[in-house]
Amino acid sequence: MVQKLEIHDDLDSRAREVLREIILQHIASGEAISSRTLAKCGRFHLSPASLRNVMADLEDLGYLQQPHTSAGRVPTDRGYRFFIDHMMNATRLSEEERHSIDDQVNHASQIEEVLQLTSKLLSTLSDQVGVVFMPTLLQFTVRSIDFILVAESKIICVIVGSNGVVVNKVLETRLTFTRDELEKIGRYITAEFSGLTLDAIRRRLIRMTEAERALHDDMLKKTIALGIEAVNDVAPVEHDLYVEGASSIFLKPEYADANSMRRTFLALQEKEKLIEILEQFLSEDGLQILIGSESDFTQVHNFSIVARRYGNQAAPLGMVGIIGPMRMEYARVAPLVDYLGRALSSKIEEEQERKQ
Amino acid sequence: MVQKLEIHDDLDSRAREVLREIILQHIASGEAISSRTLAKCGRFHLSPASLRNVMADLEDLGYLQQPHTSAGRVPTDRGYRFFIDHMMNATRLSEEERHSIDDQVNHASQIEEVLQLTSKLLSTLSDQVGVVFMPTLLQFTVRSIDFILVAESKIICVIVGSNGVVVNKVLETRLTFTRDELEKIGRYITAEFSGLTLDAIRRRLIRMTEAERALHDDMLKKTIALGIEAVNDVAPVEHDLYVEGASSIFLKPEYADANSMRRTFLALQEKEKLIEILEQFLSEDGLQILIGSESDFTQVHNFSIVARRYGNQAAPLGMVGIIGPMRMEYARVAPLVDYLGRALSSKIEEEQERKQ
DNA sequence: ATTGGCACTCAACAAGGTAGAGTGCTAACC
DNA sequence: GGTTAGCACTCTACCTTGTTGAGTGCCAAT
Repeated sequence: MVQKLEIHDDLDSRAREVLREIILQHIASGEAISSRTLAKCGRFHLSPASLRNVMADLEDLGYLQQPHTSAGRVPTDRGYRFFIDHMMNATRLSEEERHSIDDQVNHASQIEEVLQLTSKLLSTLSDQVGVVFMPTLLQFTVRSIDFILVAESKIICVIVGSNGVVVNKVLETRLTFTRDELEKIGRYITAEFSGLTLDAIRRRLIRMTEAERALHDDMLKKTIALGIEAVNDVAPVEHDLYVEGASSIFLKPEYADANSMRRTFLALQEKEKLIEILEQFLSEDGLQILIGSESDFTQVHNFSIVARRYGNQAAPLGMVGIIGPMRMEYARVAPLVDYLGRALSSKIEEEQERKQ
Repeated sequence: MVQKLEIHDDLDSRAREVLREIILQHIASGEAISSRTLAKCGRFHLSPASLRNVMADLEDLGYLQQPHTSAGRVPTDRGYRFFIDHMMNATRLSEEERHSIDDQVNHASQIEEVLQLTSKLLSTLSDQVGVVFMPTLLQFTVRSIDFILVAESKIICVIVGSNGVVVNKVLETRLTFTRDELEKIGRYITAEFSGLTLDAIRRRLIRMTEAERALHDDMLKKTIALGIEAVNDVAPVEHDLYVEGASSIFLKPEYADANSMRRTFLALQEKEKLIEILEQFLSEDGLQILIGSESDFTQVHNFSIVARRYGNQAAPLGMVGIIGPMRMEYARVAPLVDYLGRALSSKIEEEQERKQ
């Protein structure tokens, strides 16, 4: 209610319409919008001069700005923010698009495939950069651990996480095992420790090492040793981040010159930074839109980020999103990110249920 | 001998020295080299005017060219080719560098890690784009196949290739198996089929399906069915290509303008094209250097590619290499690629021996 | 064979000038 | 009151022009 009042105070309905039209036209063309082009569009039965007055007001209020004196106006961060919060009517995805997405997502089977596909879909359907983020296995609980004998001292350890990710790691060990022993050890460890995080498993195993000194059970000793090796320093210490369609950046006029192209590209390479920003929103529900100066990252390069959590409420798994210039078709991108987030969530949930 | 004569015919020793100096200076500076700068370097006790005569000859023979009338000279593809074939003395890597490389390579354990590390080393040590190519598992023989039960109808299949690559694939099947059965099936299939390619295994299994109709052995039936599922359509249909350091391109003056930056970047994205070029040289031994117009790919973007096969003679595994502007420090890059190729080969061979 | 000298060419840069787009303001209009 | 035509003003983008400096090719002298 407070907000509504404020809006009413700031902008009468005409000013809002003008702001809206400027933003839409700017998103479509990338150019600064002048009073004349605005008048020509026909939605206002006003002369350029009158529109100039309105535009001057909008500029005073911080919704628009002029790149230079004799140029038209461009929306500010604040302008976009207002547009998104109060004036955007997101178009739903068409039936066709939804079907096409569902089809493709359902066709993939490995989690990694699904994640990559999602980032690709985000990118191609929006013509922007698509990102999908999946935190490291370290943050999830383990569903099972198994061991396969490859050679005398070479054992492959396969860990399946509660997020469905399958990780394998080659262990080299001085201990020798038969296939049967490994089979049993896998069963034992899975039965005993599934549902815990890797870290918790490691701590338990280490505690067991101490307790077991007294027992002198050789098999148990070997089991614990192998378990610790498996859990220790498991491969994906890094988070997984799929960034797709970086080249789309190079076709946008706002990044046409060599310098911003370089800077932009290098920024997208900095996965740690991106992850940091996406992680911020892991705890928040619903669609997140970050505009221009609202974040370090988006500020420097005039980016906007539209992102959403995936996974179910109880256990958020990661983030999906789109990165692009501030001037992007939010009305189209927002539902796209939302839908793909949901699709990914239900796909994963469905997988998990089937595994029960 | 024929070649030597030709050289002698074309270029006397002074001309060769001049060509060499021009190429070295151009590699270092990226600028066109004028007769004056050449005279100033002191290696020739000649005036600019005399050098101009030599340079004009070299231009007539196609080793040099002028970007425009009042500019210095730049080496042509042919100039570089001559330089590399007859005049380059490759500097060996320093003891330190060799140690550092060996250390890092030995530290990695998973094949994938090693490959990625190698491409990173190639890139950072040369300040160019590093690439490592590993053909799909389909081209190698299989060392072992194992199955792990995850849930009722969900089985993870782990395939280890003779190249050391470990692939896992989640199978969904209507058949039900106990862990023990899967254990046995894995042993059976590995014993029966290791040493064959995936394709050969598939064909044998299919032949068995037909033969087995008469037998009515339920277990064998299930084994074959599962085997076919495992082998069919295995995950990495694609080749693996690690491209590292693409951003280094953006710092080279030859790609400073927005257009060539865009084109260059997009070219590096086209992995299929790159793979096609690298595959061409899988059958050839020793260091390969491809300059400018010598290939479609390198022509368009003024690239050179320095590459080398890795793996042992009997079984080539893939290619390592560097991509950069024609103007690159071949004398340094060549031994680097060569050494990393060898390092990678012996690392993999060593792994394989240990696995016997 | 080598070299100094000289005319010539061309890219790169700077300066000046013009056109056009767009604004803000004011005064007139409804 | 809101609306609008008119006008002076501003600023960018672009074109033109001139200048500078680097570099060449050629010729005649050494």
